[in-house]
Amino acid sequence: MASTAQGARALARDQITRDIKAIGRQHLADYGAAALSLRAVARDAGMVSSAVYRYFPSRDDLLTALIVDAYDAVGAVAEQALDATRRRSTSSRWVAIGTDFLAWARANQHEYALLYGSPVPGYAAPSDTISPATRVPFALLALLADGVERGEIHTATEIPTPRTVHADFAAVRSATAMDIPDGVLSRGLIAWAQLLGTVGLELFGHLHNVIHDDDAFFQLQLQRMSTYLVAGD
Amino acid sequence: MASTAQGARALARDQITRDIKAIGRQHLADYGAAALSLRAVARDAGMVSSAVYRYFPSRDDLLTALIVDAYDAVGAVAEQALDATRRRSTSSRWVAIGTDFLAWARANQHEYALLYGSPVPGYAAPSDTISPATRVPFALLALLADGVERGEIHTATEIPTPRTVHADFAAVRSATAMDIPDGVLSRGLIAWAQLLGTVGLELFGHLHNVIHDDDAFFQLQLQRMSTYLVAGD
DNA sequence: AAGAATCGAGAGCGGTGCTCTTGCCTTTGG
DNA sequence: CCAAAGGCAAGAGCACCGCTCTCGATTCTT
Repeated sequence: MASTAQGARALARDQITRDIKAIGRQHLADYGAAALSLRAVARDAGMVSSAVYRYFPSRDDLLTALIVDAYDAVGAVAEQALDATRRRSTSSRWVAIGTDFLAWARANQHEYALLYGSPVPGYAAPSDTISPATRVPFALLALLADGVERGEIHTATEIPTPRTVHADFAAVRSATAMDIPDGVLSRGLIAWAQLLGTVGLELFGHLHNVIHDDDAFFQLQLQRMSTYLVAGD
Repeated sequence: MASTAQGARALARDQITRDIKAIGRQHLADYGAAALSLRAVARDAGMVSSAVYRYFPSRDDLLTALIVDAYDAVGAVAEQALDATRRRSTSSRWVAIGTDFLAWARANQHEYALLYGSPVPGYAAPSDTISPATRVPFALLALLADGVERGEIHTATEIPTPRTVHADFAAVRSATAMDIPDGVLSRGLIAWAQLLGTVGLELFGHLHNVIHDDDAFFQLQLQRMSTYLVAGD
């Protein structure tokens, strides 16, 4: 009847898997990735630690599942911001996406640190994570492509793109089917890096005792960056 | 006789403290911060774990000492690059500092992640770390001040600085005794965030399978950023 | 030289990830 | 419809972790 019309056993398995992930997400939000303990999650789930291994082969697998969910969550935020600002200028859309991105990062600090901070040592991102990880960059690329098509983004540039980098940029164009010139891609990656850098600076406390009005500062920097993004060079 | 002319006991203590730190630094470089184990360090140092606690009250205290050293090391790199490029243009000095910064980050990935990636959960940076942590930003500020004084950095800007941010920028000016206008400080923080963001993107693997010639890409982005930094808006 | 402070070693506590075995119970196949 | 097969929770156990405490031995101080 339901889409996943399996036996009662399979349904219970799905439910318990969801429960474990939910508790894990809570622990992640509360204590951070390094403190994510399978035993503690098991205790909160009311089962013994070895039972959890029936659902997640290792602690890292649970962590991976949470990472995938987090990438999807922040990706949805970016896509939603992109959609909701269809009729606005490219630069103001960039500011909107950046603002929502920061808001998500603030509300989910440990998740943000897990996605964009230093990777957990000894932990190699499995291939399951790469697809959801591209959602935010993909939304930004879509914004750039749209801005170019609308003629809102200056495409001329005086700074030449090295041959090897041009090849990589060309690969991005063909992989995404978006016609974004080298210079715009370069500026877009600058703006993306600046966004990650600024969010990191604030979240990780490097602006403590330096910047006090975080919101005003972030808006200023975002506005500046969006101007650079569309006006170029 | 020597500057630290203490008893044999104190000398031995200093030596052992240095040994522990050296082994800890090696473990940090090899396995990362999360895997830094006092017991493993003790084994490598040829003593029992409890003995290490005579020198470092906790694992986090050892980590803090390593963090301070790392901040000093990368700070020295930035200052050295600043010194060595005295006669070059401001924009090319920025590129030089950024290049050396990346080189240090590549050669000391785990240390870099510790300093500029996500902070270790449950670990609050003690006040000992804030002074060495400012060496790199301070070097960048010195570059900006020098560039302004030389007239190489455009100081005009069309983007207004919010009142609260202006106050913070004024505090930076008085604290550093450097006369850097709001617009230049704002652009400088953009460039600093962009640098951290780009280094993070490369080091943490987010450009994997996207950018293949990391060096060319980084140079391109640095050059672009330095142009923006001096030319403004 | 006597007392005080420091040190290395060892045992021990509670925590971690993970494995293996043991029964129970659901699901499946004849 | 009943028996074999497989998934399941539980418990014990291993090796590791941070950290504490005690106990002698050594060194420094007075």
